[in-house]
Amino acid sequence: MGRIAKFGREDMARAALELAAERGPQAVTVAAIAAAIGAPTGSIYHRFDSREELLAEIWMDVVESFQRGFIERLATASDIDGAAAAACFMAEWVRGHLREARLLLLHHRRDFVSGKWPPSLVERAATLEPAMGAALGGFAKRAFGRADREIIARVRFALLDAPFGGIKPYVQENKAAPRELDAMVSATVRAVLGGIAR
Amino acid sequence: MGRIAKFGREDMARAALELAAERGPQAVTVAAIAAAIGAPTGSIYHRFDSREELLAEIWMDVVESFQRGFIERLATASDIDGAAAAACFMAEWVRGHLREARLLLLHHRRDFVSGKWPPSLVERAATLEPAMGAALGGFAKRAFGRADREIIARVRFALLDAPFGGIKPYVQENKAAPRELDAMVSATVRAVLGGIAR
DNA sequence: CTCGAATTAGAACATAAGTTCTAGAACCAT
DNA sequence: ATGGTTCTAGAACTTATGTTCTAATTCGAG
Repeated sequence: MGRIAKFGREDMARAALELAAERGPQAVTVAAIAAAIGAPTGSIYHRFDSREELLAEIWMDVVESFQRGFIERLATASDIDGAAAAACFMAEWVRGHLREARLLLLHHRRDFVSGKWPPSLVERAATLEPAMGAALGGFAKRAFGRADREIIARVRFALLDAPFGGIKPYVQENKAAPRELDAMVSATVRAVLGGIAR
Repeated sequence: MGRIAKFGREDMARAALELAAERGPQAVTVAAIAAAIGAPTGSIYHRFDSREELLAEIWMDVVESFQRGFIERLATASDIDGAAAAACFMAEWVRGHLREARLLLLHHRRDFVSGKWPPSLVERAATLEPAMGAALGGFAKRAFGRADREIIARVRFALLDAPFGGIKPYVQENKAAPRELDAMVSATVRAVLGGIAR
């Protein structure tokens, strides 16, 4: 029933992701997306209510993709070695998802979801922070027997923030993180989490 | 000769910095700057050739301000302890310059200088990377007797990238970095630079 | 005091980009 | 075939924003 669609949500989202990764979120105009897939601008609005919704969706997809992998890796960790492996996950993920990494590491949520969210995304977004908090807390409990604020701060620094800082310069130059970074990240994990009593 | 000016470059730059820090670069419209200081929009153009030039200038001011302090601190360092002190500089700087920090740590150069630079700024910009490279290289030479690519990578990670990663989440929430971060940053420095033979 | 220059003041203009609208085409069920 | 539906196609509309323009104002110099 109805004419067959030439342009789907996926095509548009993919084009938008490429534009955002290569030239930044402000380059993701409706006209640019349309041009990238050879569609008229109006067709975008047959698939998305607004540019906002499209951008929010690609952002959420990327965040979920990373977080799912990271949490999965962390779930099997219960000691410093496991933590080091989880800390290296970001660098590995970047090697396989450079475009997505450029969204996640080089920009803000605000650049993609700057106003009213589509309700479906509100739901997805609401689970993100709790899920990450639970994953970090669970690891802390397994590895150190407790998950107080100070331990969580250390774990977050060692497993997420410091690796992010190390990786960002490479992503910015459109390169994957080099292997030698893994050694530095692991050393950081051992130094920051090593002294914690069980 | 001529009417006395009510609005100077400084007023405009300060207003723009505040806007950028609080609501992001895209909120720094010419109209918003003018409104913030109670000036007509046209007056902005008596002081700056374009919005571009204004944004580029505040960006460059902030980068130079940070880099000057960091390099000064690093210049007195010649061992691991000095390195740890330099690594903590960013967190200290953020405590005293939260607005500036939000520009430097939360955004890209691209958001502020997205095209043709005013010639005066090209000159200032050209010295930034060399100066930072020289500072890091100088420290490496003093502390380890050499400054090859691998050492420099470690120093940059320990003194700049990892601290940046640790600080960013706090700046994002408009908070200064807590003291406990300094301990983690120092531990990172010792772990990453500690094993290097002299 | 008058003239010229720099500035305020704010309207006017130009452009870019998101969104909506109108036509027409393609498809399916009846 | 026909009608309803979903899409393409792209023009038209709207709004936001950078920039320029015109007029009035205020200052110092001669």
